[in-house]
Amino acid sequence: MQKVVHHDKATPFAIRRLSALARLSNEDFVWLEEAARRRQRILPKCDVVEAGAATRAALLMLEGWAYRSCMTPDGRRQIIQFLLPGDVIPALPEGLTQHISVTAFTHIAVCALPDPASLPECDGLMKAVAMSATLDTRYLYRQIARLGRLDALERVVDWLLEIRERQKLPDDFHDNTFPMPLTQETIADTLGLTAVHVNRTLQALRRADLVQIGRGTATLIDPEQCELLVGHRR
Amino acid sequence: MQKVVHHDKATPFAIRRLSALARLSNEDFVWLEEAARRRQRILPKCDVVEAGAATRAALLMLEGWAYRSCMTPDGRRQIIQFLLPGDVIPALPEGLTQHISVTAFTHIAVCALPDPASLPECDGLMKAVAMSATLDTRYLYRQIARLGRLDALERVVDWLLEIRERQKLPDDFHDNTFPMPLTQETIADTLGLTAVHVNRTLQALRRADLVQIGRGTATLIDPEQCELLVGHRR
DNA sequence: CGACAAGTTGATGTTACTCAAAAGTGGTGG
DNA sequence: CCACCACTTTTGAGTAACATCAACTTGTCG
Repeated sequence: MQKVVHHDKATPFAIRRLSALARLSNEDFVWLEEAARRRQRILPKCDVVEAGAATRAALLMLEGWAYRSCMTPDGRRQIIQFLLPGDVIPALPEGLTQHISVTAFTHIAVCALPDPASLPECDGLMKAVAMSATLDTRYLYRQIARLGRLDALERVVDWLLEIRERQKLPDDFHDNTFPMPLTQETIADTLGLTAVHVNRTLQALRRADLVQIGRGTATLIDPEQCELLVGHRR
Repeated sequence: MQKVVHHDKATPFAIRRLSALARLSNEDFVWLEEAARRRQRILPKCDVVEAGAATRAALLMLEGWAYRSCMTPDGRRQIIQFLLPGDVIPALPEGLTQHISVTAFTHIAVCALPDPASLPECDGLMKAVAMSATLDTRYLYRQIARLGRLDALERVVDWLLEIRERQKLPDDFHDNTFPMPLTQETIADTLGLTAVHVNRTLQALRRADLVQIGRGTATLIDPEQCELLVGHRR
């Protein structure tokens, strides 16, 4: 008889998030709990994946904030996406490595994911990883639309909505306050703006009683209004 | 004894492009040639994937130009990426469908790709499809960096370099003239600019003897100079 | 030839960038 | 506990890049 894995509040957030993407078997849970125990910690500002390096195994984000970014030769930085607990950092085949790196922003913890071929019994886990990849792609699309067609105010609001969504479990209560440990300069490099302009934009949102930001957390005071705001400039 | 598939100039460009991504077996080639014969044609401005629709099978682009795009509620359009011959349009799982669609720009031809489970003998093909997906992701990263951190001139140049690269086979001679059937408005919606500004930017590039654009083709007169230009604003 | 789409031009407006400096914040060691 | 440091946030003034609007020209195709 199989041991039933009771996955409650004690289960790491990252694992609960993964399990929302596909039906996980007990084997999957056992494997994940085990992986979580032998997790690898990485310090802020350290690279998880160095630019130009190939990586054999995919990684699962267990804790903290990391980001994928690239630099122009003259020093401009663009943050491509954030990697939050439950996100998968795909393996990179040899020969496709670019000048793009993944860096820890806070303290983070990751663990290697099994190779699909080597662990055929973890089918649910592989499904979840595949699901995570398509979800990831959707967020890349959204980031492109944000940078290409939204103005500064809309970009900040749309991005905050995404960050909130990505930190919520499907069965969570409607919580409008969520962790947001970034500096304004980091936000600027994400949204294709300058730190100064991000600052002024956040002030405008504060004055409009839409958003509260500070000391590591953000609050969407009026999420419905925020959603309406995005894409309705005219 | 297996029939040896001689893949020469007569082989469709899309198939040669796929075969550059992974070593394809004769079974793979046979399957692809067969698929190319029962290809599906789609007219310009028609949707390949409608917004909000799930698709069971991945599609392979065989001919023409298509694009993935989304609209803001007030009518701004952002083109997320172009889909060229040899590109794979991944299947979309139920429940993850967003307001994002794939539309034919020119006449295009596509064919459905086999489900990995149903065609275990086409291993090389599946590898190529996976490779195509990671390559695709790199181009999404590049598009994000382009929109977030490059100015109008750099965006146009960097984008032209990408479009040239994606239409070249690895073993092609260095050819600086390539098909580019888009209108300036379409380019604008890709690069997050207005059609007017794209027009002026193209003129600047023409005046600088860097780029020639017209009647469905583009020419990079000085590709080395173009590469140097991107990311060196300071 | 005529109609419609695409490309071009000029004038004006607005958003966001740049530069520079001040004020606030948190952490460290004496 | 305070002084100091580095980093972050905030503020102001001037500027550059790109958008907007509107007209005009060119090209394309039936």
